[in-house]
Amino acid sequence: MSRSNPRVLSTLERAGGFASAQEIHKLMQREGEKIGLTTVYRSLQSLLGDKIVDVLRRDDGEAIYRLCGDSHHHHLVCKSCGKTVEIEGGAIEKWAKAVALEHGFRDIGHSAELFGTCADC
Amino acid sequence: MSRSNPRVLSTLERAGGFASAQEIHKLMQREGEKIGLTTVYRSLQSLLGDKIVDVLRRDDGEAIYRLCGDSHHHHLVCKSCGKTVEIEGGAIEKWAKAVALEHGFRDIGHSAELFGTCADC
DNA sequence: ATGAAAATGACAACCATTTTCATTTCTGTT
DNA sequence: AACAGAAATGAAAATGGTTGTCATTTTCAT
Ligand SMILES: [Zn+2]
Ligand SMILES: [Zn+2]
Ligand SMILES: [Zn+2]
Ligand SMILES: [Zn+2]
Repeated sequence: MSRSNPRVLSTLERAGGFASAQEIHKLMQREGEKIGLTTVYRSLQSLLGDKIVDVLRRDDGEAIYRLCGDSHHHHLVCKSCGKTVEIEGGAIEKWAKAVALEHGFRDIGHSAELFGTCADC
Repeated sequence: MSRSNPRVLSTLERAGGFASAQEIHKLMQREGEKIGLTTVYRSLQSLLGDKIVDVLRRDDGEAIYRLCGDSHHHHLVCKSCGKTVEIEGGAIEKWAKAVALEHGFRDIGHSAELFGTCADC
C-alpha cells in the first residue's frame, strides 16, 4: 500500500472534516495543486487503513471520508453545516450488550450516528 | 413510479431477508423466472418508497435491500447467517435526545445497527 | 552518480445503477 | 370482438464512482 500524500489529508481538514474523493480532488485543483485523481483515491485508502479517516456513504452511494480518531466513539452531525461532535457512547455500549445477551448473540459490534441541526444553524 | 412486481418481494423474502438487486435478479433467473434487471431495480425502488424495504450498503458500495416494517426500530443482524431480529430502541431514543440537548442540537434523528454472531452459528 | 524502490498520473477497465425508448401487456369502452 | 390509451417491461446504451494497469518520475540510500 502506498503512503498517503499529506496534501490530501490537509485538504480534507480544510474541507470541514468530510468530503468525497472527487470533491477533494476538485478542491486541490482549484487551489492550484497538481495531483491526479488516482493519487487522491490511494491516499484516502491509506488513511482509511491507518484509521485516520472514516468512510460513510451518501444516499447516492458516493463514499465520503471523514477525519476520525481510532478509538471507539460515535458522531453527532449537523445536517445543515456539517459540524461534527464526537460522542462517547457509554449508554449505547451497555444497551448493545444487553440486547445481544437477550437474543443469544455474541461478538457484538454496533454502529450509531446522530444527526440534527446545531445551535448555529 | 411503476408498481412493484410481486415476484421481486417474494424472492427477497426467500433470500433470507436481504439481498442486492443483482442477487435477486440472478436468483429469479436461476429459478426460471423471466424478468429484466431493470424491472428488479424499479420494483425495489417502489418497495423502498412504500417503506416495505430498507436499504443499506455493503462495504464495496453495493446497495442491499432488506425487509423492514415502517415503524421506527433497529436491527440485530448475524454476521454469519444473516438472521435478523428487529429491536425496539427505547434506550437509544433517550440517549439521542440527551446528547442532543447537551450539545445544543435540535431535530435529532439517529441510525443504529447491531451485528454479531447468533446462537445457531 | 547509480540503481532499487516507492509514488505518481493518464488512461482504460469495471460494475452497479439509471436512462432511454420501442415493444408488450393490461384495462376499460364501445 | 375491436379499439385506444395507459402502464409495465426489458434490451441496450449511458452514467459515474471506483479500481487496475503500466510507463514514467521522484525519492533515497549507497
Ligand atoms: Zn470520529
Ligand atoms: Zn459504541
Ligand atoms: Zn447466525
Ligand atoms: Zn431508534
